[in-house]
Amino acid sequence: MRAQLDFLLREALAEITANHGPLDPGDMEPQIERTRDARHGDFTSNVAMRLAKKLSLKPRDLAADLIAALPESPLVEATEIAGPGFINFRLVPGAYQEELRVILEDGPSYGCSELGAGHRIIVEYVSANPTGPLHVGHGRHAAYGASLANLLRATGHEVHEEYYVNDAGRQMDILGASVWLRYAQHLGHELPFPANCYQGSYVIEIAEALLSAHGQALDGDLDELRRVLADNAADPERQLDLLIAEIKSMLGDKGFAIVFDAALASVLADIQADLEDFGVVPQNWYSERSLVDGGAIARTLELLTTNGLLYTKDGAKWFRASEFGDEKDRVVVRENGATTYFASDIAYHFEKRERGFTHLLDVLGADHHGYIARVRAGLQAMGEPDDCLEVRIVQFVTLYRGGQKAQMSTRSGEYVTLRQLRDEVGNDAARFFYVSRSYDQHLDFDLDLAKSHSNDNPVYYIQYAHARIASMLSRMQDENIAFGGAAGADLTRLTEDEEHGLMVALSRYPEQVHLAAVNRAPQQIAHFLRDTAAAFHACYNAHRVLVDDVELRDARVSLALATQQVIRNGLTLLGVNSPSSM
RNA sequence: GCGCCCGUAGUUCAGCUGGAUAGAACGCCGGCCUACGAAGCCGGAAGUCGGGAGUUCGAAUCUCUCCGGGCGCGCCA
Repeated sequence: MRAQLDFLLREALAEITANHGPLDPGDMEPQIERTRDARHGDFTSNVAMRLAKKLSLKPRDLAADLIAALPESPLVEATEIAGPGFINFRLVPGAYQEELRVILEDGPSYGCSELGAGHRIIVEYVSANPTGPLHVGHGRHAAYGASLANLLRATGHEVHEEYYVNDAGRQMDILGASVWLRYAQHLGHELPFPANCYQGSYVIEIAEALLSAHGQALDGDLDELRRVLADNAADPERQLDLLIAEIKSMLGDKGFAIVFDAALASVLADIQADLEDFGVVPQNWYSERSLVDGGAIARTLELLTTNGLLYTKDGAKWFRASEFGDEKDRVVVRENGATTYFASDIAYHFEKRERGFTHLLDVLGADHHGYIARVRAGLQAMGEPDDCLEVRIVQFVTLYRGGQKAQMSTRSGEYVTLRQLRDEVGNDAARFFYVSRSYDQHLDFDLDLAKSHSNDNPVYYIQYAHARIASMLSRMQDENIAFGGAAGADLTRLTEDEEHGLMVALSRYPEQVHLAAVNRAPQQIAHFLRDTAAAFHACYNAHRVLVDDVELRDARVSLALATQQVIRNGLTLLGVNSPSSM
């Protein structure tokens, strides 16, 4: 609907500006918006005010010229100039009624567009280290990333969702060491369990599984290990590194790999199942280790070396990130010969480009914002355009329990898992709540409130609208009330204010999907659905649908069906169910 | 100290990339069930858009500055 008006205005603009010489392409983009006040008509444009100065005209005069140049349209009943130079459009009464037919014909695809046609976009999100179960912070990333991917798909992008599995590196070694210590304790060894090892109960469960699968095969002589623990108690992080080294030398590479792989497989399976239950299913789980094993990191470093972008200092290899806009150079190979996480990330992002994705979209946590400049620098150094990478930083979730801020540390094991949250408030409420706030806003999640007042969650309000319609339809079945179909219905019978309000709300949906995709803002869909449900409830409460007047009834049933369709489409984008009863 | 994000009703948040009188929800006050689901509807009170300056026809939105909060600034990942 807005697209049609946009087209009209472009035509008029082209005609007016034809003899004014070239303008910026941006100036040729008319801005058409919904009016906030019905007295200003249905749509409005401020284009005359924006361009008046450039064309040396008064805004109202330019507006008059534009109106005169507007092509005829069956949609527009009247245009008028208002205020300092707004062009207001009033639509014919039938415009919104016709839109109902469009909704019902398009069905699940109503609101979709081809905005992103030709774009291959890879969306990476969650990507939590597989060192423990997902917590409520990860849940926000999952809900946001999945909804964003849905929005991009709905707007015609080719979308690939991916979870980057950090299955290499120190954190994973710490998990392996933690599991082995629990395993040794199960064998009866008296051993301390350092505070900076993973404390969660899942570590013990993995150790128990290890015990039943391998018996005492992974046992060893612990004298040296006890000495390492005792001698380095003053420096816990150093103690931890030495502990890992000792366990590795005691078990050998193969033995440690058994422990490590068991821990990884168990945690990863848990994460995958958790996300799947949450309706979040990435197309690919990309292993960091595969980058190492496949030689991608080596090739990346080689290329950087060839281009003279690496140098050696203090025994480490540094990448000249500062030459590409980063604030300082970064280490890619440590003094001990190990490549850094950053080296993996350059290789990983470069590899995404090699897989043919035109646009790389990373959804990262607030603690990663310092990372954007260096990854972008890495991509540029590899010869990629700097605008191929887009990073969205999702702000933290602060969890409150009993009015107190809850801790969320994976290592300490003191955190609320996503699974616990889902059990307590349900998937639908959780998905909706997570995306109903803008991603760049801090999110306060009060667990007690979510539990005790879960019926106040707006998701129920929206689902209730859907269920009410479903209930009415089944009543029609039961009572053999016929429906002649929307195609032949006389929709001009929809004359009540509340009906008009609801039709206007529904017609906004395609614009909302478009905007939400462009702005990476699924919360706009959430708010739209809330407003639409409100318009429905108001209408349903004021006017009975199943009246004896067959024409009126068919028109109102058509409106109800269209409402149900739009709500279902919107909720689907957010990964929320549309129940027929609740 | 430097960088990124944020500051809107009592509370939690929207605000369509600069538009016309800043909107919801929760909470509070008052009404509506012998008709399609009251998980609903209708009405009311509630604001110095953190403070100040600037840009222009027009600012919650852009710029600067101050105040306040969050997160970063590793040869961790």
